[in-house]
Amino acid sequence: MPDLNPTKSDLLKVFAALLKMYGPLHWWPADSAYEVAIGAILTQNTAWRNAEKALANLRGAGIWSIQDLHATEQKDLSILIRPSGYFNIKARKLKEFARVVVRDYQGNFEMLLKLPKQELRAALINIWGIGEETADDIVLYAAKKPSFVVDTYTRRIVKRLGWSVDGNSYGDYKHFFESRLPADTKLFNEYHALLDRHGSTTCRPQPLCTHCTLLSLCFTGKRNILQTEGSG
DNA sequence: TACCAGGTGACTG
DNA sequence: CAGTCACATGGT
Repeated sequence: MPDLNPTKSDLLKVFAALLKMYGPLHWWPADSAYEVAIGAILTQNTAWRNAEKALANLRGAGIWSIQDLHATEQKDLSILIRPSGYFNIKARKLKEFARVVVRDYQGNFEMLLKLPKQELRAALINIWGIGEETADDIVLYAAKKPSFVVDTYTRRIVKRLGWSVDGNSYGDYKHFFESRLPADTKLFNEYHALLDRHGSTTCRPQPLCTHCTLLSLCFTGKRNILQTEGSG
């Protein structure tokens, strides 16, 4: 791989190309900040459509609010959220989330969201079952504070573009974007949504480079096309 | 049919 | 600190 050190301008070129291709996408697909949080937990390493089924099951059972989650047995929650996968683990995560919001914020999720960005992020990560990505999902899409979200797609696309990130941790990728882009909620919101769409439709594990809108900007894409054409 | 999907925590060397 | 594993359903 090359060792490209892209500038803000390069990142914005990719953003513009993706926006022209797919956007605007208006993430997060949820009716409320609270639903963003519950959905973020349920979609961990899981297709969104499966998380949606779990959300619908909770709603259909009338088990929705923090108080509802707090009052429901973990094993009963696990039955309802079964379609989201990892249902035993995720039921425990929902219980932990509800327990902390009840304990520290009087069961008022909005109160938690009002914390300053870094305090909010730290408070979320401190909850068992909420890691860096889920915390950033909630900070960005529920609290609407500029915190760049890194996921599987983000890492894959960055690597294929040939962009050189200093390190391989979640924080290294996050810093890569945040150090080059203005801390703008709308920009971070749309950028992550677009990377997600691109990763799921085009920059897949087996990439569809021939009709990729980022081809001219992508080391891997150009290399793949050359190999396909047999020009070495 | 394997593989993959909007991760996280526990455990190990 | 980096690598490995369990956790699990549903779509292609």
